[in-house]
Amino acid sequence: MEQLRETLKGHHLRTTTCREDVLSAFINKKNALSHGDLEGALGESYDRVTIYRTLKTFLEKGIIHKVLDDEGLRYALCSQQCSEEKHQHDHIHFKCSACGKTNCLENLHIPNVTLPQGYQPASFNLLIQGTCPECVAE
Amino acid sequence: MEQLRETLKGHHLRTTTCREDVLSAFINKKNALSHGDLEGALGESYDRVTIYRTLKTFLEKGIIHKVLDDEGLRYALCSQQCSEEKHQHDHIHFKCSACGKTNCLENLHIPNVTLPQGYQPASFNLLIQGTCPECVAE
DNA sequence: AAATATTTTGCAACATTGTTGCATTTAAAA
DNA sequence: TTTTAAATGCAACAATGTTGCAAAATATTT
Ligand SMILES: [Mn+2]
Ligand SMILES: [Mn+2]
Ligand SMILES: [Zn+2]
Ligand SMILES: [Zn+2]
Repeated sequence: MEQLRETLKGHHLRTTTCREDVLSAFINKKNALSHGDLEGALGESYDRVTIYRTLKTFLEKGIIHKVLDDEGLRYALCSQQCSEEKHQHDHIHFKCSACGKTNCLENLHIPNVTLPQGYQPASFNLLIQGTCPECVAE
Repeated sequence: MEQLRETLKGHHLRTTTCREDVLSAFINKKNALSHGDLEGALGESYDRVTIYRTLKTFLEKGIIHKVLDDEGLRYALCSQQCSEEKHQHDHIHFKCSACGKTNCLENLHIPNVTLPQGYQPASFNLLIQGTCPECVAE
């Protein structure tokens, strides 16, 4: 509980119940969440718009990062100490076609690629789709 | 012109002017296109819904593939001989933050990654964002 | 070449997703 | 406690995507 305030303060954000609730949603569910997921999880507690703005703020402040998807954007916690300035990620995302969940594989990072002459890379996003261990087991 | 009919026939599709126009848009513009891009390019010629359905059909038949993006889904031609059955891609996509264009780097394929025990991969999507050669030059 | 069967299209209506302006409320600072 | 600045809710809107159905177009058969 106090941990949430710490995190928000650490990113120079005022503590509001919405921000606390959204943040704890990300912490509790371990998988990536869409705006709709949050709307579902938080019920009627907050206005849709407020959730959109909370996501936008969290993005800017380096609390969450975007997770690309072929069906719709999702978001996940930045594990590392991201900030407004440094906002770097190089881990892989895995989306299970069975359970639909997308997860950060934090300690699995994107292999280097040598781009043709002239291309100046800045950020990388790798999404692997398939079946996750839980769903393979069944 | 006749080439377009060939391609459509080859994927067991009836030739219609909308399909020809959408297909040639993909051929002419070399970069990935969104539904909105097509709507812009084709003007008032066709209904929005028809373009949506054309994209869906092209996807199913293996004429185009999805290109992940952090702002919205795009589509690009399948260079290989994709079909309704086999629809595989392993090339890299590059999005330029300067000109906004996203391109298939056809001959640059996604490096192998060894996933943790239990993960069963099926498809891969790598988007690299940065500056493209044209925009670097300026 | 015409008739038929089948697919595609346009339109309307709707659902979902995301954005903006502004008055009110809330949090932090004084 | 008062003041100041930021965050929220609401309304209205814009953009994006989906569905049902009648009309039009394509391909097939006669
Ligand atoms: Mn992640
Ligand atoms: Mn591609
Ligand atoms: Zn799963
Ligand atoms: Zn560029």
